[in-house]
Amino acid sequence: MMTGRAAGDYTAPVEDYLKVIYEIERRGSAAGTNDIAQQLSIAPASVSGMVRRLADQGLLEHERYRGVRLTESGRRVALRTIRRHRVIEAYLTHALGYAWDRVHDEAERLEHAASDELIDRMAAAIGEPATDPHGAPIPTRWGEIDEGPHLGTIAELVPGDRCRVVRVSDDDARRLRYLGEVGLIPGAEVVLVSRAPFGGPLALLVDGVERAIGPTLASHVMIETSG
Amino acid sequence: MMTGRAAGDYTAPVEDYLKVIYEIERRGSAAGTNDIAQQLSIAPASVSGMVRRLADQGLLEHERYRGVRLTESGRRVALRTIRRHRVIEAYLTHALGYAWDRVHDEAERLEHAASDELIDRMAAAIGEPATDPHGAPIPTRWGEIDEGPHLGTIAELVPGDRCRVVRVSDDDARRLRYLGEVGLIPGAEVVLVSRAPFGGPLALLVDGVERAIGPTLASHVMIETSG
DNA sequence: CAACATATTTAGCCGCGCCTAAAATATGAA
DNA sequence: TTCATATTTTAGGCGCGGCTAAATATGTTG
Repeated sequence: MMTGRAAGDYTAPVEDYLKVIYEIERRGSAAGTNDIAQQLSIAPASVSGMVRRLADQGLLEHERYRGVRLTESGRRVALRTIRRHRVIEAYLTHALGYAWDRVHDEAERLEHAASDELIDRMAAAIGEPATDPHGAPIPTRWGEIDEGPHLGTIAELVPGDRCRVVRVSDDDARRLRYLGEVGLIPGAEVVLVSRAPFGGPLALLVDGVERAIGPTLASHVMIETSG
Repeated sequence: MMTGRAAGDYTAPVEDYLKVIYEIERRGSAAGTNDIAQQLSIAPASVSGMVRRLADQGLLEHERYRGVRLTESGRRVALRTIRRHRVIEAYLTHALGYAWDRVHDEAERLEHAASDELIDRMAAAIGEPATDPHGAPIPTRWGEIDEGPHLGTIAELVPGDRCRVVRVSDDDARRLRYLGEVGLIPGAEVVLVSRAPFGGPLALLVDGVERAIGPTLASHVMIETSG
């Protein structure tokens, strides 16, 4: 019967810790107990205990009161989990007709249960995409990832700027849903028409269609400027 | 982040207990602590504790020292888990090219993580099959299952009998692999040519090809007699 | 009916991953 | 430099789902 996880695997909580630590490190900041706790929606005190276990397993290094850093081994596990997550997201949208705002939660559970073989078969079945539906790069099966250059967001444009949406934050289904409704999906062409003062709305042309969005939302849409 | 299980769900161990209890009951026998423990590869003492928790949750009834019986509620959960398992198995073979002896372990893990929506989409994508790759019936999304009449096995045939393979045991990958090699898959036409005495081999015609198998293997191939 | 074999349960334990409350440490401002 | 505040860790606890060893119930058999 064997209810275990995929071969050679870590527990789901362990994979989740490593994933969020990887993301925090990627943002530049050192991963502190508090950040980790917040990302995982658990109490900071709980993180201390787990961090110790992860350090014991050689997945990260921990300097008391100073934070945490992934080891090479921890990074590998994190990237494998991220690959699983993103391949699953891509597969669900391309092969099974999922809306892009419904894939995150499903992937969040499946990423801990899928074998490497399944992930590779899924990726092959949809043509080995380079990114997930939100534009996030998919690590290769060898743990390489092309994080690309640091991306700006629509919030940082000045009127007249033209750009292309590369990626959007995927951590809020309602936001994703709305972004989809206004056409702000990876690949969309955007021109900032004007920006109202005092945190007011931004007027955009999204693939030629006029739209107005708030600055917070705009900061979740990552772009590359296109001429 | 939320590493939980699918919405409104039970833990993976709980689903596994209910599944094996369902199967034991289906075989006719009352589900005793020992049977359950053996099916789950855990110590009998561990079963006692879990059985109490399951009874507290109203998933089964427990008569001390006498065994266990699923309640209607427990049966529903068991059948939903079995549906998940079998739909996943069918999907992996039909949509992703899995060999039929590799799907069981994968399904064993995914069945606890997949949402109802995913299962239904998978089933739809492959045309709502009635059985899994091993011939086991797939419960409907409403918890109905057609267990069909009690099936005989090749082991019970007498020379000259002709039959069709309906279903094979799926709990041993090596056995499955071998059954596939000799063509004993659901749908195959089989004639028992002769049977050696003292537990010796059975000579078969499998879709016209001569084969010899042992009686134990034969007892894992379920059939319906066809004229 | 007594004695034994077998099945089941209880008792007591452990690790995981979470919790709250309290103590320790670091940091920035007065 | 010292103190207030924020962060982190420790202490102690809990439920789950396993374990082993020991006790107890069942039922079979001489």
